[in-house]
Amino acid sequence: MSSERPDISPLTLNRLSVYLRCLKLLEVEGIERISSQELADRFGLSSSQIRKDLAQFGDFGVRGVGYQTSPLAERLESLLNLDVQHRLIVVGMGNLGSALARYLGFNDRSFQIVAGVDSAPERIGRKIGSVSVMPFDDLETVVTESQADIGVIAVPQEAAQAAYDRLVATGIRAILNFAPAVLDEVDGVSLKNVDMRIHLEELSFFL
Amino acid sequence: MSSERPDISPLTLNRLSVYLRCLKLLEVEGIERISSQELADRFGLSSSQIRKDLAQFGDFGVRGVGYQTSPLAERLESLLNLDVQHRLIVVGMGNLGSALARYLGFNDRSFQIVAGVDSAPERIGRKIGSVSVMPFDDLETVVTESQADIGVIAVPQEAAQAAYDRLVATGIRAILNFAPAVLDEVDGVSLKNVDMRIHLEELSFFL
DNA sequence: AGATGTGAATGAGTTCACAGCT
DNA sequence: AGCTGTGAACTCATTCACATCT
Repeated sequence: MSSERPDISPLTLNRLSVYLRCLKLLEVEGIERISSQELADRFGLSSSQIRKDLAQFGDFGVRGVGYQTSPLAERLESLLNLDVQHRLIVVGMGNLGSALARYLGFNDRSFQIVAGVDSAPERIGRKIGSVSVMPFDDLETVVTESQADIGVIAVPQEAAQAAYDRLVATGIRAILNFAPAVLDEVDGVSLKNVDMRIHLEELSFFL
Repeated sequence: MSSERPDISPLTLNRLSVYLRCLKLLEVEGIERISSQELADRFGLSSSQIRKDLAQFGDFGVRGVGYQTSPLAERLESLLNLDVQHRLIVVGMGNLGSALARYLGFNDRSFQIVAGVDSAPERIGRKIGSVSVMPFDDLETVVTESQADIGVIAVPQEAAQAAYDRLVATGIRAILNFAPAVLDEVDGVSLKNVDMRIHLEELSFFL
């Protein structure tokens, strides 16, 4: 059916993203080549884990030498699909949503905010950063016209499931959820939850 | 030295927070008693995991009966230290920081925003939600006077380590970091990273 | 009967340690 | 000599399955 993605654990995927960030920092410093050991030391990672993670996707390194910073960064970017620009639509333009609209995809090559919707009449038409707030009811049209491919949920808990379902109905296949809700997921749609309350509660535990 | 916390895996800790949220929802529905199976079905969890997680902290359930919603919620709240109110200070009152100041701890029993600091002179003195922005340079004083016990980092990547170090120097022992940076951690300080870029990159991978 | 609490079995993820390439 | 790529060992986490209690 859909084209096959290599089978990769979420934890590894997370780390690839981290490695990419580290490599970018090294590029800025002008470092062209680095060993897994050195990379691990610098950023508090594990060298064998770096090697194992990277080896999954081809022989990026050269024995006796290490990894070439820029080519590896490029391979990771393309593996993570970051060479295509993604278009975000934010559902819920309250405090958090507006801030995300201004913050996410700001000054960024891979992610760009293309639309924002809200159901509160008083917010509709407002201009937040580069987008104007459109009515939630027009979600389908807004998604189609803006060609958004990632949905961002920034509505209150009780509205989160509806926002999710509506986004999925528009054909969106990747969703970042900031609402503190356990969503009923649809197959074939990637979902990442950013749950600040859970994080705060974890911190609270250690206090 | 410091009093001993029961040894608990981060994954379990995460789930306790989830269980607590589910129980709260059940309380609202007026459900006073629930089995691990029913709880699992409702919220897409695993019943044996629920039992194992909960059993670590005492016999919360009754065989043949299940768990009492409210008492269990209370036990979890006290286990997670949520019966004390925590006081958050936000470092970096730009777009994201301001939104967090308005969003986090809003209408919440356990978390309250008590202060915000920034290093940009033009932001100082502004009133965001219930707090006024104070100078970053006065961090020590602000933390002391506001009695903040959790720090929230919402500065750009390059300023994140400095913000972290300064927070730690004030005596803060729990930090929530929104900057896309791999921080050099200090022992004895709890740190949770909320890295939206990593989340977006993960979603991108599946598109 | 019904649902917990838990050892035992399985599975996932990480680290070790070294063979093999440059 | 140096550093990757990788099987094998180990550690951590989840699921199974059932004895145990109400």
